[in-house]
Amino acid sequence: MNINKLIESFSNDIFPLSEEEINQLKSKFKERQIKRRQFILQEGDVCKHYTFVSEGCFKLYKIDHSGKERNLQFSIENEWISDLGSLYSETPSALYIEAIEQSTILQIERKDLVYLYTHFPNIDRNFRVIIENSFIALQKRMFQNISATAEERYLYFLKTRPNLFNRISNVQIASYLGVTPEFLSTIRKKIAHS
Amino acid sequence: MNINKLIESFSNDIFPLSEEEINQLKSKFKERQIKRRQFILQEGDVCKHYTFVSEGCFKLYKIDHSGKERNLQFSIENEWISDLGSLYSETPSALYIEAIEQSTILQIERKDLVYLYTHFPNIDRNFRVIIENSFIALQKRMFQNISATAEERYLYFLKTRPNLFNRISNVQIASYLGVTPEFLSTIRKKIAHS
DNA sequence: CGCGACGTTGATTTGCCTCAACGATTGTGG
DNA sequence: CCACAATCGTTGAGGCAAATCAACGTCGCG
Repeated sequence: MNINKLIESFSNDIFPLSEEEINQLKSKFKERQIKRRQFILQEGDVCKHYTFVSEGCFKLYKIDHSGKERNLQFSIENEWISDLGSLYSETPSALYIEAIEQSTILQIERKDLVYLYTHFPNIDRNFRVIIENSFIALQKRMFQNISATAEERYLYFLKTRPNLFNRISNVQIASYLGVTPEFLSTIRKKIAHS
Repeated sequence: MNINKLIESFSNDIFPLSEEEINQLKSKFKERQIKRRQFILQEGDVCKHYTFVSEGCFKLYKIDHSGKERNLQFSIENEWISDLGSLYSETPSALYIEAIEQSTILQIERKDLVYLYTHFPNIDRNFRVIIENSFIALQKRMFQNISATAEERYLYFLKTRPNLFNRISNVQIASYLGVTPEFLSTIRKKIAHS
């Protein structure tokens, strides 16, 4: 069962879940199959779910003023993806979430999530830990972006996401790093020759 | 009392605090006066506190490989500042937190914070909301960094932190934007003449 | 099979950095 | 309280990092 992956990813040693909490999670999360190139969120729509990726890979991106996709995040199996701002404020999102591969996800609706937050402190706590870790990782990436060259950012990406670079195209990686695909190509050439 | 600012910043409409929770917060947070240029965290030290700024202004930065300070965050009154990674994992920090102005802060120690998380779900929840909002803001800033020019990033900074640009030097702002002070100067000149 | 996305290369342009210099402001110790 | 040092904001010359634009062969997919 895919839900077990979610339970396992929650059950760090610090805040183990009770039987009751596990059953609640099982009853509130719905499984969906998502095809490659299918969207689970599009600009203008309100984000309705918090999504756990049990199989596959997604990108979260925004269209910039020149019409180009800019990847803010990739999420693979056992990772989460959502537009938190849109989800909580129930306002239209500016983001897209699109499957890069055939994927299996588990989704919880806003109202069920709020119910779990309110009645099951351990679940709330586990979501706090998840977002804290996401914040820490994003802050490190931000440091790279204000201090490092594109080449250093690419090497940092390879190091921190070792299971990702061989699954997605260089076009996607370039968009994530904030460089053009052409320049990423010259970076890769330079690294290979050294 | 400065602690009331903290209580107020917690008491959003969604998860109001009980009397008991307010008293717990009052008993666990300690007030400190911090002089301009004084550090409350230095590289190599373990971050011991979660800090609420009730008066003043701090910068959180890291030294890059060329020896330059790179500002990751500013926090002014009613905002939080900490190195979450170091605080929770109890490992040495790579960051500095330094007062830009004479400041008053309220600090809670790790063990007291964990105690509050465990026994007072509403407090845990409020910290979840704080970090979620920080994550959302950081993700927006990241979008700017991978898609916009330095001039656009500067205008975005002026818009999103309107109370900040007239309190801190352009050197600090340049470090936050990821440009040199010289280039920020040419940006400012260009904006003024248009 | 044919079309579109991909990865790559090269020529040119541009955004931003480096280094050096300057007056104005701030701060600090004597 | 003054003198000196340090930091700040700015300007300019020159250089490098990365973007733009154009082109081309390859591959996967419909």
